[in-house]
Amino acid sequence: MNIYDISKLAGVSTATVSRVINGFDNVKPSTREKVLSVMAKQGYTPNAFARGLGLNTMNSVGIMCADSSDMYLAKAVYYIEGRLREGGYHCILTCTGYERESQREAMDMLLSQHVDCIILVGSTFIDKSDKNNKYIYDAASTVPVMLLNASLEHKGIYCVLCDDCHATQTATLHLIDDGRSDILYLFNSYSYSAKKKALGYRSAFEMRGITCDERYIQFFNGSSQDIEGVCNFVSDLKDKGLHFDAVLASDDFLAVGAIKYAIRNGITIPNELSVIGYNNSILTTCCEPELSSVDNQLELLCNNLVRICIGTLSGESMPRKTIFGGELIHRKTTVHPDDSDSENS
Amino acid sequence: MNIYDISKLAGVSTATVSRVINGFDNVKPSTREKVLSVMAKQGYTPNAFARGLGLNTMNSVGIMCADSSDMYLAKAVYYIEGRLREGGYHCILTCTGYERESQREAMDMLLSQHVDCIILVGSTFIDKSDKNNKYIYDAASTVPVMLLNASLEHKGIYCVLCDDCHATQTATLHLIDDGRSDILYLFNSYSYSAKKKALGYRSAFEMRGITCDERYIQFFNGSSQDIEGVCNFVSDLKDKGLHFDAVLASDDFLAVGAIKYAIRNGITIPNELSVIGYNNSILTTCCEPELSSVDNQLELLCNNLVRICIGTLSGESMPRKTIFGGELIHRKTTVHPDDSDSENS
DNA sequence: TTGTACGCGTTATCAA
DNA sequence: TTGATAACGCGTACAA
Repeated sequence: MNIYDISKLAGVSTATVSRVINGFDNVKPSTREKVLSVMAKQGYTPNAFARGLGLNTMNSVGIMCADSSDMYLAKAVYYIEGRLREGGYHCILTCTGYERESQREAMDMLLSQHVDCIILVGSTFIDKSDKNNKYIYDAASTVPVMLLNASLEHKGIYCVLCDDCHATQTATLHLIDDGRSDILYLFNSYSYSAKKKALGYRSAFEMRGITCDERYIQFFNGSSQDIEGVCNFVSDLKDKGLHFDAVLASDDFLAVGAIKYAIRNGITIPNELSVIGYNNSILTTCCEPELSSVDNQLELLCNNLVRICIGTLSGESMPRKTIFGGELIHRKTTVHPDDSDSENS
Repeated sequence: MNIYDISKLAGVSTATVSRVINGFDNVKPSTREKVLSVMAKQGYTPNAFARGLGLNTMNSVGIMCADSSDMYLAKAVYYIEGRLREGGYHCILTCTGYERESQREAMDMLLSQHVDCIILVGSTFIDKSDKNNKYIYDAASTVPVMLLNASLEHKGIYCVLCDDCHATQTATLHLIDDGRSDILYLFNSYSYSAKKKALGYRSAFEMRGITCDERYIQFFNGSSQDIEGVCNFVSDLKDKGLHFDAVLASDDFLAVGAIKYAIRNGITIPNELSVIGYNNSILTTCCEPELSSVDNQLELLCNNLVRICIGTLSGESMPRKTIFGGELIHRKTTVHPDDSDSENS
């Protein structure tokens, strides 16, 4: 069943049917009714491919995400897809992994599908060596490219991010001002946002006139599924003579590993050890004591990213860079400034 | 840049260019080289819309998933997308939510996009009243429909699932045979697979000739993010006089809530309370003691689902129903049959 | 081995 | 207000 069939059955031309389909108002009401009733009776739907060919768009956007089973990225994808569909776009999802070559391939695939826009979820797509970002710049010359939690200054690239540096700084300052002198910083990635977090950690010490001891900045080289591994990693650091009375982590799973270490070694939280995670994920509430964590307002970021995306596709002028703040959520692994020290369970 | 431009630059016809593009072997090698070099020099890519219009396919499949931020569903989407892309298909993802109407809308959208196949991830799409499943049957008359962890017998519908009933039965039997007399069963959904799990729980009692006390089957009416809520829920049950020495849950987060309850009330695990979760998610390792859980082999399920999907699309005859078994993973919240009772930490 | 010409189902332009 | 028709870019009979 195509537009010709409908036009014949309705006794009009295909042009008129097309006008009815697309809601043009220069159609006599009685004609419109006739056409609509025929379409309804036949259960007719316009062919999306033909429409795509003519209009050179199928109202689709490509989402690139290294690993959609990562809790944080999965949430981002969920929010983005929802808002985009509300806006009349559908999403082609690609889980690219963390290797540049497969990321490139995924982008080529999306471009070959003629998506209207490409969204990069997370900062793993940005290379420290800028010439390796050419694949992104090239894409941006064809379609708008949206970056979530990453930053790249270039025509056609739009960034929406949380100020991870400042948020981490705030968290670190909280620990310092709570009297913690030895704050272990755990991280597991060298991505753009990971670097910003490390920067925030260091800057907090500067602000307080303290020299930052680099031995306290530790890279966990393992899977985000391996909490046991984190626990052992922290344990090893202790055994090697590193003393710490607080742990700040670039991801909740690292912080949970630190809590596990404390529990197993009879270290009381938060009195002897204070712990802060990042992302404010469900992991924060499945451990005891529950984990304080930095919330980087993912839903807000995603809503704005899609707003800017759709605005751009509609021809509106949109900001190239949009930055939101993060927020430290106090639970049971930190001493809240409003509480007295002894009141924490 | 289109096929006409390439044909002119290469001094051949569009038919020859098309033959080169599609790898036909009836092209003189020198001609092929010429065409390929022109295409490469121009960075030419065939227009996917035009191709789609002619061939009536763009090699895409639609994935419907109630909530891709749910850890379990997110993993499923991740595995499925990866395998499909390896097989030359790309995925249109729709996060439908749990309401039937929005699920219907999402399906209509996918069908209007002419996807080659639709994959329903999870059993929330199946209605208990079969006439409400007409939207699925209708879809299946147009394109193959794949069901993950659900079952529906109908032409064009292919199911891949874990035998949740048997897996739950095994877990329950383990608890019974470990001497647990009062096993609380927690669940939070009335979906197809949720019912199968409940069935498994009940059947275990029958197998041991014990009458199953319905008061021990409890529905948690809350979000899967609300572990605190689960903890309170379990606490309330206890306060109302329900005694239990084991908890079996239809999802890990429920089990983690039960562990939290035990920790807060000084109940020793697994001696005084044994706990088993479901899905073997990362939640199992972020609590102390670590949670025993049923692994329903999601990756295996997804791999097979995609294999059957691609086979079907290639015209091969594929099985309508494929069932795998689950496996109880012992960690620290159960007494492992191989250990002596006292050796558990 | 290669080329010609048409069909795929829309939308948009122009004329009536 | 409506209709005829050209484009969109590809694949593919069929002919050469």
